[in-house]
Amino acid sequence: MGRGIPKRPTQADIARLAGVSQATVSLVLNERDSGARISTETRDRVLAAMREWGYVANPSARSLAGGRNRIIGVYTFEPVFPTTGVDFYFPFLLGMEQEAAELGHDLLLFTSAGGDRQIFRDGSTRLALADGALLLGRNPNVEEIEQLRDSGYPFVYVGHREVTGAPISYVAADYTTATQQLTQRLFEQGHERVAYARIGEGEAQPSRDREKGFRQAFRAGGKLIGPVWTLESAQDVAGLVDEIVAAGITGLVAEQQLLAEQVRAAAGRRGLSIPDDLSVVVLGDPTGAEHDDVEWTGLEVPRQEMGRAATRLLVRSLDAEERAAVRESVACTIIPGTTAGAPGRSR
Amino acid sequence: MGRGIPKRPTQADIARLAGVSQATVSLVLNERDSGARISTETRDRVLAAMREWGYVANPSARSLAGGRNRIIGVYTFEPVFPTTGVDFYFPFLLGMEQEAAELGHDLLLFTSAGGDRQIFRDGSTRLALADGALLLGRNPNVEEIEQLRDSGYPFVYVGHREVTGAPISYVAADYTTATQQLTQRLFEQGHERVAYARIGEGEAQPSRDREKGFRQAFRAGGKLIGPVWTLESAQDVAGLVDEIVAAGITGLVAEQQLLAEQVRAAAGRRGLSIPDDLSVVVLGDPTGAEHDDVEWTGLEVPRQEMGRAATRLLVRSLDAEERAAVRESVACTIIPGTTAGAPGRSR
DNA sequence: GCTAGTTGCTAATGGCCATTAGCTGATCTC
DNA sequence: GAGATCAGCTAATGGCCATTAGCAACTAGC
Repeated sequence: MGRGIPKRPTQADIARLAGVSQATVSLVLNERDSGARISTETRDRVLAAMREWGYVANPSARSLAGGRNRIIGVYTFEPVFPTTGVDFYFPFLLGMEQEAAELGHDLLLFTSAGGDRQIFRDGSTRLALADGALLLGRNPNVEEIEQLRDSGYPFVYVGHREVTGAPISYVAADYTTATQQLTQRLFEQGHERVAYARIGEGEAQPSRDREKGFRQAFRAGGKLIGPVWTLESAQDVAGLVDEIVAAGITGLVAEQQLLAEQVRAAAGRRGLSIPDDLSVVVLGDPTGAEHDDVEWTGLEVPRQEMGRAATRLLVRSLDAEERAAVRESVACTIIPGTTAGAPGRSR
Repeated sequence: MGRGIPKRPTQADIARLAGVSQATVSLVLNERDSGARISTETRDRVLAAMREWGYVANPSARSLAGGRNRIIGVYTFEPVFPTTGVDFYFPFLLGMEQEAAELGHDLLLFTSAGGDRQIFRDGSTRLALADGALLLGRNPNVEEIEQLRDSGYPFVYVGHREVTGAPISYVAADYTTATQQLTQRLFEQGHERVAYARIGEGEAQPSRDREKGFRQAFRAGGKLIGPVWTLESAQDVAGLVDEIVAAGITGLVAEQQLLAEQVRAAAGRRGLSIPDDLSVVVLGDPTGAEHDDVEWTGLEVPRQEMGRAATRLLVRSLDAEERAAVRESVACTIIPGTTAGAPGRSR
């Protein structure tokens, strides 16, 4: 390579070399049927010069000059790695990449936000380099989302998010339907007393969607609503199992796999087994789970498909020039699993 | 929202609002100690205007105006998905993202190349949008790499690649050392006749590196070199096992896990078991493997660390302004596994 | 009261491209 | 042979920013 940084040729350089004007080079480059015509000879001469000199359009200048960049930003509100784990985010990314590839876009991963993860810092956002962005994360900064929405920047949230004021676009997993189906299935298997349990506050939208499905199943079955327990932490599971036994619950809808695993352990210590004494369905949240070899009955979050759908939605809205919030929902797959069955001997 | 696309305020807008010049806005934005001084009052007035109007610097213009982009491109020579599998590709990406985040860079995934994966198509490469790129893939187009090198574009190959002409930068896994260690371990366990086998041509650099380590172990042990078999396809494994038996081989160094799996199956059909009758070590290539529950003795490709190292290398060379090819190698972890032991009853 | 130095700002330029209005010379029309 | 048409090109502009040279006003020195 040698000394210094070799200057990349510009359109002006190519123009000089081919004996034409810069404008002609640009016209040759962006072959459109926009009035201007270029003779075949000239075109060939320009193309030859471009090849010979390895001309490459400067994307910054290009985007500055008005055009799109065909870049989709991906922004996560949390560091991708240790907390939630690779397994959680990667399927989303995979779906995004697949769809982006099909639609001829590249993906810009905004990783540089660093620890505190702010879109707007020192009054500038790198997001603008992309034509639009896909937002991801369980605990988004709502104010930032609203600010972004008000800025007119096009984005799609991957996951169900509601904010105050004007609506935003998102692609959500249909937790409600899947939870309703799973709960209903418990009823069909003969369970009379079914409860819902989660760890954490339950204020997040996905959490509320799931609970909604739980309620719907009761309403559809003409039953009184079952108990909903919200635990502070995994420490409280022993108490939860006490409650379950005391209340004569035979079917448990567990929001997190972690919770289900803990319940299984605590139940085991009491001599209760799953699904013989207690049926458990898991609503797909893998946070903190140990992934033991149990095949939990439950739902699968269609992460890859969500990634694809969100990308599709975003690109469509970029093409549309008509910005309006759009929502889409993707069905969850039901996993039969082995942890739900007819109520057994415990009663 | 609403009709049309809201125009983002520019420095000129802010300048007008704050009653200063565009240059002043720029100076306030890029607070440096570059000669020019701005009074506190003016600065505050400008900052207030920026906040009020939600000013955001246009990254394209910014990068056009000379600076770096703080974007690292990631380019794979093969479609990421079906062939090599998620498991193969993702750890690299993970390492890249971690390191990029620490170094304050974003990652641009070039997915749009589409089916045939060419860097240079119609004389233009999108790579240029990034300050530099990380290249990835088992079967790169060597001509393209050379063209890229000659263009002066900074890149680092993830994996060991040698090309003709001037050298390129890369980060390689140290297959040679790991293979030598594994082979040596077979000797230490008492194996006298040890062979090497692979599926495919063996022309790729990683393949040659491994074979080199194999040879080194023999040289270090003062032994004659053992046989190296290169199979056309997995179909030929039955024949390979015949050869192994005929030659009295008790230790096999298998390049691909797929090969090891096939050998195990074929050996099983002959009543031979691993490691009782044949010790097998696997050199970490998971292509096409079924990932059965065997814990193969072998090496682990330090993919994540390679991603990190490559990113570090690239950023360093971007900062350096001194382009010179640099190579780095990352040690492989040895996996003890259960498929290698002292030679047993078969002899 | 004059000079030298300093502070605080601005005008101008360049970076590379896309787009448009318009110019030149050739061909065609009747 | 004058006017109309058209193919093929170019000059000019704008998009947004960073940087630099330099100007105006003010202060300090003596």
